[in-house]
Amino acid sequence: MTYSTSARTVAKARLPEIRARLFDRNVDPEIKIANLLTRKQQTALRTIGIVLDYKRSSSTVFSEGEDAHFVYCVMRGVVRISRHSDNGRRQVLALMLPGDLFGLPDAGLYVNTAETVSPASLFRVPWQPLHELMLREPELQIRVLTRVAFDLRQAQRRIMILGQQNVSQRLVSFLLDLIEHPDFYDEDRRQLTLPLSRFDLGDYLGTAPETIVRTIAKLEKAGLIRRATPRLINILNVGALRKICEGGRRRRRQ
Amino acid sequence: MTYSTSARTVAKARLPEIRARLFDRNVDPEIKIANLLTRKQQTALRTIGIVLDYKRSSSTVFSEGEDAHFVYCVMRGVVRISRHSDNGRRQVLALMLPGDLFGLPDAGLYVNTAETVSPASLFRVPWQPLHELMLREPELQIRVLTRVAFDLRQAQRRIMILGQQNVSQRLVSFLLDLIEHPDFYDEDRRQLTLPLSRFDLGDYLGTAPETIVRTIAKLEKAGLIRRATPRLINILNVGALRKICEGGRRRRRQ
DNA sequence: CGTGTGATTGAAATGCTTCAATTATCGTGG
DNA sequence: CCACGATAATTGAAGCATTTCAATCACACG
Repeated sequence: MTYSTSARTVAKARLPEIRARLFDRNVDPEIKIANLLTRKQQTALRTIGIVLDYKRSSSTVFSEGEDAHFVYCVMRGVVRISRHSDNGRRQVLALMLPGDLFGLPDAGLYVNTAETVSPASLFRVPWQPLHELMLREPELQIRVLTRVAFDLRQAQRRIMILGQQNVSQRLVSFLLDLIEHPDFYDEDRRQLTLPLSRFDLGDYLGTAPETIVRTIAKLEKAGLIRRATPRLINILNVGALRKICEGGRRRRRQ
Repeated sequence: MTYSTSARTVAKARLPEIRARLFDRNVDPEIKIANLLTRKQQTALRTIGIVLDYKRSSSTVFSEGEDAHFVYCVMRGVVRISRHSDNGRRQVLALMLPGDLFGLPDAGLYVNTAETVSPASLFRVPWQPLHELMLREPELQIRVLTRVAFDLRQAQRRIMILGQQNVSQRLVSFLLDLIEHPDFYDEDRRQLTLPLSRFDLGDYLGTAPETIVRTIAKLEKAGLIRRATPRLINILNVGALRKICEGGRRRRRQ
């Protein structure tokens, strides 16, 4: 969400590129942490924020229900944002990658849980001073607003995927998203490094881990991918993968 | 998302109330349109905004891909926010009720489609002047930010529901949400007025309309509800309905 | 070289989708 | 006010997709 004047585009055709893709942080470079602040504000926040290093994966950054005192920014690694429903089941809501902001309080509390998925470095800013700075600096605030709007767009995309696609399509959507990101995809070798276990993947895509496994196996049998190791996937046919996402699980309405 | 100082609550227990429910606009009254602006700003915006009346349902307010010049606020009625995937299928992303704000531009374009679900009155504000006003008035901006954060919370709740619940649970979640809203629930008669057709309901809950019908029939056979007319539902056993949502569709992880 | 965790596979049961056909409801014009 | 047509809702039945429980395999780490 860029809060600029209207673009002169009629753009039913352009829409697909504009809609959020999982990792399209490049749409608006201002979104990135490096640019989250103007130069003068950067130094201000540098003094109140610190860098935290998480050496292990599965470290908890914060848990749902805790008092929210800090906002975090990913500098390195991957953070999993999840929430547990009343019966204890977990849903992975989003993955946070370098440049992403998370941990905004909701009525003073964290409503989600944040855990590292790999070793990670996070920039931690106390919320209170940041909040005051935002009130003084509309420019800063509008960038935070842009970030939240970006997250909303991502969340809406997840709703589309969960609401309309079957498990194969959801998985392939995820793989195609990953391919866009150099951290996970070695374009020369056409090799993808999955940042999530089968369990996490299941909780992210709203299905059982066994179904994830079977779906991967099915893609492999069809010759579209190949498992080097459980976490290393060779991409053999991107075009065919894209086609899978276009099929329909449900019939037309009306 | 209230951008106030931390609440002194440890609150694993309090969490469920804090998480967004579909229509809990009462959590923070400041969210409401009447309070979206301070008194001095209200008059300012009143002059640049106008009230639109949509007499018919299924009127299009705007479509995905169009240039976004206006932001809307629901004064009366229900508006359906939806998006079409590449293959043409529609997903209803959210329902907008009186007090809700929608139509924030994304890179100058609307990314979603907004249509009335009933006759409706909308307050329409041109985006450009509003944007300028926001830059001058951090207070106004933080209220818009709060709104977007609220929408994000709602969207995350939809992800939870679509990712973990089966169709019965999704439908019941929706019914229980509606019950909280006086516009749709006559508490004396224990009678619910559904604002959506079976098709819309299917597109909202990520399933086929036939499945919605069967699920309603199942609830009726179980004695939990009764269909007066297709759009009028008598609620016979709220407690049992709540229990349905707690069950599990998928087994535990790890 | 065990031991535990994550990954994989099998098989049965269930839930959901889909196509097709029928019935109900609602708005509109007679 | 009623009949009519269009639209929405409902039901049946067959075929898939997904879940679930259980058992086995692979691999990393001490």
